[in-house]
This record gives sequence, structure tokens and C-alpha cells, in this order.
Amino acid sequence: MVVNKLALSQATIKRIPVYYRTVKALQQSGVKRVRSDRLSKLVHIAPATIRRDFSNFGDLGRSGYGYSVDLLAEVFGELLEVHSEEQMLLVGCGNLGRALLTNNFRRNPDLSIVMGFDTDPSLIGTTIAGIPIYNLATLSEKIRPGMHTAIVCVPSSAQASVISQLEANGITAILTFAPKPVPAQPGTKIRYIDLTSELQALLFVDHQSKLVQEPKTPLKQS
Amino acid sequence: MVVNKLALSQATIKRIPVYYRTVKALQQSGVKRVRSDRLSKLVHIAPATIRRDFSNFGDLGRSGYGYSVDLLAEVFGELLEVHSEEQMLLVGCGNLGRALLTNNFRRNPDLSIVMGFDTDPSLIGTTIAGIPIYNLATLSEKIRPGMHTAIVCVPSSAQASVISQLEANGITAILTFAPKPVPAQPGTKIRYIDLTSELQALLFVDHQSKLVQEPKTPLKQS
DNA sequence: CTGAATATGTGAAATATTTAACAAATAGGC
DNA sequence: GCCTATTTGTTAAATATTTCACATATTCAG
Ligand SMILES: NC(=O)c1ccc[n+]([C@@H]2O[C@H](COP(=O)([O-])OP(=O)(O)OC[C@H]3O[C@@H](n4cnc5c(N)ncnc54)[C@H](O)[C@@H]3O)[C@@H](O)[C@H]2O)c1
Ligand SMILES: NC(=O)c1ccc[n+]([C@@H]2O[C@H](COP(=O)([O-])OP(=O)(O)OC[C@H]3O[C@@H](n4cnc5c(N)ncnc54)[C@H](O)[C@@H]3O)[C@@H](O)[C@H]2O)c1
Repeated sequence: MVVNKLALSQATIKRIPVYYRTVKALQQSGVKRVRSDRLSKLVHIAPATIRRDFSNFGDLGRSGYGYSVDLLAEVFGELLEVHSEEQMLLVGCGNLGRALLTNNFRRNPDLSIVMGFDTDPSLIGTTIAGIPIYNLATLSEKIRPGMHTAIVCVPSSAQASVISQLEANGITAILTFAPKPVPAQPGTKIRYIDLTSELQALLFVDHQSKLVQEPKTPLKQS
Repeated sequence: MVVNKLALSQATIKRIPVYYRTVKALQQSGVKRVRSDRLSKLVHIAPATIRRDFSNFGDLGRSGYGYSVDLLAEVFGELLEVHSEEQMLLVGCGNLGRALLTNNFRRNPDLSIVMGFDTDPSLIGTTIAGIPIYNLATLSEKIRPGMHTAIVCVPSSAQASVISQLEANGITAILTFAPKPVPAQPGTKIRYIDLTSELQALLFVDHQSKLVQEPKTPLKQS
């Protein structure tokens, strides 16, 4: 099952993990086949979009039948390389970092945070959920050869410095919760999780939809 | 300063909070004017996109000058209704919920989580960062009239039940970290934060870009 | 084995979003 | 007050993404 990773749209790429999770769940409940309209209800994506996405990976389905859940799970698993463990590090073991270390993507055995870093002396040398916390100054000693992914949970003010240290130590993929954009080296992929903006955008559309429903402007005051 | 909230594209809406945060930061460092190309570097959005977004709100800028930072802050603040406090509740005060309660969007005085809910007896009756935690069964007693926003940090398995309870109590906007889509009532706006998918999509593009850089397929084995 | 029912994969259209490019407007030095 | 350098706002083009709609392939009941 060889697929071309190179010609995919960004929109499709963002959906692959969702498809993967969903077909895995179907597989675990013993479901053997699924149609695009059924999948559509599970993932909240239009059936035509699903079929077009899937068509990027060859003729996965069969007319009049649907898709084999096992085959989908195999294809998406291969795309996401779930068969090789991704060892990651986390910088900033405060409130949010602690939550992530404790959860540690446990539903995905291939995703594993194996070490944490901080600058707070009271955290250095401890473990959180069994994961050792090191001094960020010792990053180059502690990091293991194959590692190239980091999760960053430091204050915005520390972000630029932390990220350049990570880049200097071979990290090429960064998921960060500090929403302050930093200049990155060409090869580095950074994904910003901006919870405040997500919340504000949500509130905006909620207020917006209420404006439509209740115009609240009586035609005449009398 | 009256703007039309109704004709905005989704893409623009998602950027409003980013603009707001950025111009606020400029304002606080005493900057009085800013050009679209300068802003572009701060927010990682193309200057033309910025100008087009801003043009939705009237003629905010002046040719040969740029934009008044104070005016931008005022316009975006009004769009986001930062002058009225949004009192929110949080359900699921576990690891992630605790981090959110502790942080409580403190940089945004208008965003405030004022109560938490859980079903764990060892949490009910306690406070986290001064915020009281109640039994979810008592939601209808504890919720205050104006509240319509909730943050959900419960396991995926509990999500559907929790969300229908929230809807039954007047909640119309929900930010949730359990990435399992649920059927929602028409008026309810739900935003899913799917950290695992974000990470997997990041890793995908990182691997993808490495495929291009190092083809690693020698033309001849000899 | 046959044929009605089904559901894919995909051209073509529709929609959404970004980007280029420049006329028009303003700034600000002199 | 004039003139040049700037920088906006916007028209048009380009790109990206979604959706429609149906010919085609396959299923499966009888
Ligand atoms: N927790 C939330 O609800 C929330 C919400 C939105 C955004 N965020 C963002 O997530 C990030 C982390 O939030 P948090 O609540 O965990 O903050 P926190 O203050 O609890 O934790 C930050 C951690 O980073 C460490 N740190 C500081 N400077 C460092 C450096 N230079 N190198 C390494 N470690 C360093 C601190 O010692 C601390 O342990 C922040 O940028 C915050 O803005 C958090
Ligand atoms: N923490 C992470 O790193 C992380 C990463 C990705 C996704 N998530 C998702 O975020 C959610 C919360 O994660 P977490 O790490 O905080 O989990 P957690 O187990 O630490 O906390 C869950 C909390 O929800 C409460 N709860 C359970 N059922 C409930 C119900 N019916 N009503 C009210 N409260 C209930 C539990 O008592 C607990 O306090 C989960 O859906 C998880 O999948 C977390």
C-alpha cells in the first residue's frame, strides 16, 4: 500500500488524523465496512469531501459496497507512520505542560513524550507521570539522536529563546501553546495552538448568530 | 465605530483575535501607528490579506501613513466585545481543566471562568485557583442567568452527555478538548480543540518536507 | 446468472480565500 | 504650498477547497 504523501492539500492533511482516529474506533468495535455517508456523520465532514480525500490514496472503496475499515485503518496508519514510535520532548512543565505529560497521548502508542525540560529549580530533577524533568540548559546532553519533535508550554516571553535552542539541537517540528509567532529557520515546522483566539472566535460567531435570530430592534417604540 | 458583524468570512473571523492581541501589545509598548507590512511580520499574515480584512470594518487606514494602533485596538475590541465580561463555566476539572482554571485567560480581563463542575466526589466542594467546583448534577442551580459559554475537559466517553446537559441549561457556545463530534442542537456553536490531530498533522508535514529534501533513493544500488 | 439497488470516483461547477498590482489618497520634507 | 515618497483600498486574477451530480462499477437477492 504505497501512497504519495507529496500531492496532498493542506485541508486534506488536517483531516487524515481525524479519519485515522475514527476508523480505528470502528475497527475496535468490530465494524468491517463503512460508507462515506456513515463516516460523514461520525466526523462531520461532507461525504463528497471524504470520497475526494480518500481518492488521493488510490481506489480504496468499492462501488455499491463502501470502504473496508481494516484497509482504511492500514492506509491512514501508514500515512501517519504509527508503526514507528515518535519520541518527543516537552519544554515548560507548568500547569499546561503537566497536563500534557500526564496524559501523554496515551491513546496513541506511537506518540510519546519521553523527557521534559524547564528552568525552574524546583522542577528540575523531579519526574511527572514518570517522565524526567531536566534543566533546559542541558538540552544538548539529554536529547536523543532520533528526536526531532517538541511541545512547548512556556510563557510567550520565553518562546523565541526556547525555540531557537530547540532548533539548534535538531528539533524540526514544534507544537506550541504560546501564540506569539517567532521567526523560524526554513526547515522548522511550527504549529501554534492559540486557545484564547479559538475561544474569542467561538464567542464571536455565537454572538453573531444571536444578532440574526433576535434583531431586537423593534420597528416602532410605541 | 459601528461595524457589520454579519458579512465576514470565516477566515477573517479567525484572524480577528490575533489582530486584537497584536495591536493591544503594540499599544502597550506605546506604538501609535503601524503599517500593514510591519503588522504582517508580527502576525505572519500577508499584508494584502491584512488590508483586505481591515477593509471590512471601514476605512481604518490612511494612505501614506498606515493605521492608528489606538483605532485598531478600539475596533477589534468592540468586535470581540471586550468591554462586557464573559462569565464562563468549565466542566471536567482534571489535569487539563485544572491548567485552564489556573491560567483563566488572565491576559484577557473580559474572559473569566467563574465556576467548575465535575462528578468526582473528591473534587466537588473544593476550589482551584479560587474557583469553586460543583457537582455537575447541580448545574441548573449554580449556573447564573447570563452565562452561555462553557469549556469542556471531560473524557470523550462523557462528552455527549455533558454537552446535552449544558444545552439544556442555556449554554450556546462550547469549547471542548474531547475531539469526538457530537450531534448538537441548531443554536449551539461547538469548537473542538483536537491536540492529537494537530500534532499528527504537524508530524505529517514535517516528514513530508523531509521526503522532498532528502530523496534518499539512490539512482543505482551499485 | 440476472437485474435492481447501491455507492464510489471524478469531471465540472460553485464557493472561499489569497495574492498581485496599481490608482488614488495622504504624508511630510523643504 | 508643492512635490515626491508612501501606503492604503480595491479590482481583478490566481489559487484552494468544497460540493454537485452522475457514469461506472460492484453488490447481492432471488
Ligand atoms: N494554561 C492555560 O490555560 C493556557 C491558556 C492559553 C495559553 N496558554 C499558554 O501556554 C503556555 C503555558 O501556560 P501554563 O499555564 O502552563 O504556564 P505556567 O506558568 O504554569 O508554566 C510555564 C512553565 O514554563 C517554565 N519556563 C519559563 N521560562 C522558561 C524557559 N526559558 N525555559 C524553559 N521553561 C521555562 C516555567 O518554569 C513554568 O514551569 C503559556 O504561553 C500560556 O500563555 C496557557
Ligand atoms: N491532557 C492532555 O494532554 C490531553 C490531550 C489531548 C486531549 N485531551 C482531552 O481532554 C480531555 C480532558 O483531559 P484530561 O487530561 O484533563 O483528563 P482527566 O482524566 O485528567 O480529567 C477528566 C475530568 O473529567 C471528570 N469527569 C469525567 N466524567 C465526567 C462527567 N460525566 N461530568 C463531569 N466531569 C466528568 C473527571 O472526574 C476528571 O476530573 C479528555 O477528553 C482528553 O482526551 C487531553
